Amino acid sequence: MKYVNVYIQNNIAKIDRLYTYKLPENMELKPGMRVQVPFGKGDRNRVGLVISIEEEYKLEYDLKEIIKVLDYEPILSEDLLELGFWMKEKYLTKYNQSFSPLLPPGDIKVIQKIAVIKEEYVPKEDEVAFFKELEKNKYNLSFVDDNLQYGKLVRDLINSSVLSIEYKVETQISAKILKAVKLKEDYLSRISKGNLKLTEKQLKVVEFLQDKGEVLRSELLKELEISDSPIKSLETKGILEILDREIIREPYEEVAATKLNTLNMEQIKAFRGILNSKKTVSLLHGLTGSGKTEIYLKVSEEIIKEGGQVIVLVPEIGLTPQMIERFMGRFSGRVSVLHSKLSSGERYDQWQKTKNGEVDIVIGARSAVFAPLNRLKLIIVDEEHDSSYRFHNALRYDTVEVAEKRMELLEGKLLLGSATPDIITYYKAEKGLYDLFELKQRAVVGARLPDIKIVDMKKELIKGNTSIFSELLRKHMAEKLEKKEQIILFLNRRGFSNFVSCRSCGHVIKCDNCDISMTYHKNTNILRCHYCGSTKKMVSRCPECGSKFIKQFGVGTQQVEEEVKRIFPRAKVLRMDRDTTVQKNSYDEIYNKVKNREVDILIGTQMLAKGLDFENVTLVGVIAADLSLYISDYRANETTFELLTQVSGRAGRSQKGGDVVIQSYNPDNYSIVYASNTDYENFYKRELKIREQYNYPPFSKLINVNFSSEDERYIDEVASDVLLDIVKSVGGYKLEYTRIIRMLRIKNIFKSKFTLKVDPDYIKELTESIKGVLIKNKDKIEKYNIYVDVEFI
DNA sequence: TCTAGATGGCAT
DNA sequence: TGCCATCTAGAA
Repeated sequence: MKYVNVYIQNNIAKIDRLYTYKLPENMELKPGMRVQVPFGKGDRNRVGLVISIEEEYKLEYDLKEIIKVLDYEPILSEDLLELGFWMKEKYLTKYNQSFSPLLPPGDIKVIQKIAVIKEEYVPKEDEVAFFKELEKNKYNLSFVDDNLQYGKLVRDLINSSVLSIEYKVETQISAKILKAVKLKEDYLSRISKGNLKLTEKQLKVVEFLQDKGEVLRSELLKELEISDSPIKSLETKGILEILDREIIREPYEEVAATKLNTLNMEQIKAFRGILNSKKTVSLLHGLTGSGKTEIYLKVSEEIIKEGGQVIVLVPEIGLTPQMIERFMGRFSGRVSVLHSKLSSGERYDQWQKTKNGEVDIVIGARSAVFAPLNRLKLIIVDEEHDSSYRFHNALRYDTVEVAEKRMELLEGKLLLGSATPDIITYYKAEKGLYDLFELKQRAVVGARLPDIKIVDMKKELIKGNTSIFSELLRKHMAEKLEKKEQIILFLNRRGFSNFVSCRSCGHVIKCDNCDISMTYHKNTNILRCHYCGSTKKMVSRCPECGSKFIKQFGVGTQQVEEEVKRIFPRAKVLRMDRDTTVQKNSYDEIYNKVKNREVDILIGTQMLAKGLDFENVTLVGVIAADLSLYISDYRANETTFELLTQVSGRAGRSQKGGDVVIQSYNPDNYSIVYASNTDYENFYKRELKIREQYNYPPFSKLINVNFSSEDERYIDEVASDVLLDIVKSVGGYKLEYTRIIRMLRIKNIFKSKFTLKVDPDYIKELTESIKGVLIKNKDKIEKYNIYVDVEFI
């Protein structure tokens, strides 16, 4: 007798584990196949994924049997299964968190029971109603479940072999549904008959709809800058109706073939080096515009020639159209693009195509690292420093680490590319763990580096200029508008939090222990460090210079937009941020508008920093370079350097050259200065020293242990028990830890956390300890309904 | 999360 | 005693 361990997809912490079933003697099964199993008290049918098959079963438990095998071939290859286990161990996640991303898109647990009727069967008189119903439901038997009479009839029909049941596993393809708004046909008569008085806003809505007919609700809200309530009240008055509209997403179009570019000497050296490297990981460090993409293409070509397959990861697929175009052009017909705007159905098709070996290259965002390619030999991670690859709330793994592991398992190569590599990555390359290749020339002959100037905003304030634009930036803007050249204004609000800064001297209130800016909590009027939990009273005067112009900082893109419109009323302005690009194709629209010069000034956040190449953009203005300096994160300087470098790269993509104006209250900050000189090496050296001084990564590894619950009472008690146990269980190595920090309550969920800091060489041991301690405290955690998660940051 | 089965109140 | 609403533990 054999025993099968099965993973059943769900996101309920309480039942997140593997389940063991007996394997019937005559059943053939391999790990990675899906099976149908009885589950729960009612033995409901569920789909499970076979994780492993064992010869013995030791525990006393009355095991159930597997009902049916659903696949002929494993849908998950061995390396992916192993990767799943590896992630689970490394990141201490739930099964669901480490196995779900591996599975085909859609919901594997939905099983349809389809009736198959013997062809020649003629229904008896009392069965006619049932057969009609059956036809109406397209032979799907789900309607029988709540009808006792039919249940008996179905059993009888099965016994007399008239009816047999076919189980169909369907990936749940949920169409994208958005709300649309439309005037009711008789709205005019309703208004006149009911003698209704409409408010100003309601009137605006009616007029808009008279003009446009049917409009998406989100569009209406945005266009008229109103809230939902006028629409709601119009609906209750019976003047308009709100409808569900299905949005159909278009898959990626084919593009024209791109021609081969010849490589310069530097590129050839890197290309050969990467191919011949004996190490799993190569880091390609090259300026923006130094031709990294060309090397990606060449290396991919070689790998494919040898019968391999390639995955290309990009930070956000919608933002890198040029990269995709070039791959599609070069490897026409053999590329699958996992676009974030694909519908689930299209996504599923792409998955199938990949699994069937119909493509050589998969391009996609982070989750494409699990693409089911059978001959995978190369993974390319473009802009490897990008934070979307790294461990965070929604992503319980580090994409680069996973890619490295997968390439180790398959004996392939991982190629990391960036103009501003992650400090940790560069450190590893420097230590010789990765091979390093540098590109220092620009690939396009004649393209000049932009002229970058830093403006001290404190001096502007002394001069009496309280506007958000410095004189220099305003002057440049006027010039470029005159010349009909285009301008990008950038506001790096990434990770924006409420830090407190002095407008006179630029001083920012930082934590005494952590060198990290403190967060202002408005309701309690205190400053708190989100790293160690220590607090300070909010100040009314700057502790540095005594000025009373000290307050929490915050400028929004909307504010910038208003100011631009005020100063340059005739300029055509477009704003691009999360709010304006949620709509389908809105990114492409903005892209095309800028490309066709329908826009003079483009205002936006970090989305602008990535991959936008426009010849006619000759001025980039950074409104407040400081904003990203004070996010409560040890990476603040790194993030600032990255953003400034990337956004500066948007100016002067052609022979026209360009200007960059960086406004800052801290013009001497090293990340700003080095970014303005495009000097990665020196930035790296300086940053590394500081990291060493404060023992931040790469010299340590940080782990957050989070406790959340709807019930406030026991969280801190349990958290401190766990912390104490972890500290007790540590042997032979040094562990730093913070106190227990109470976080802001979000959606009525209370959350507390503590942070552990450990030598990276002992991360495995510490992970094991945490795992052990969590198992030890399991009863307590479950009793008080506390959810624990571990973040490796 | 889902639901079989236990529990207990209440009408008959 | 039967019936239903509500609660609760367990999922292999």
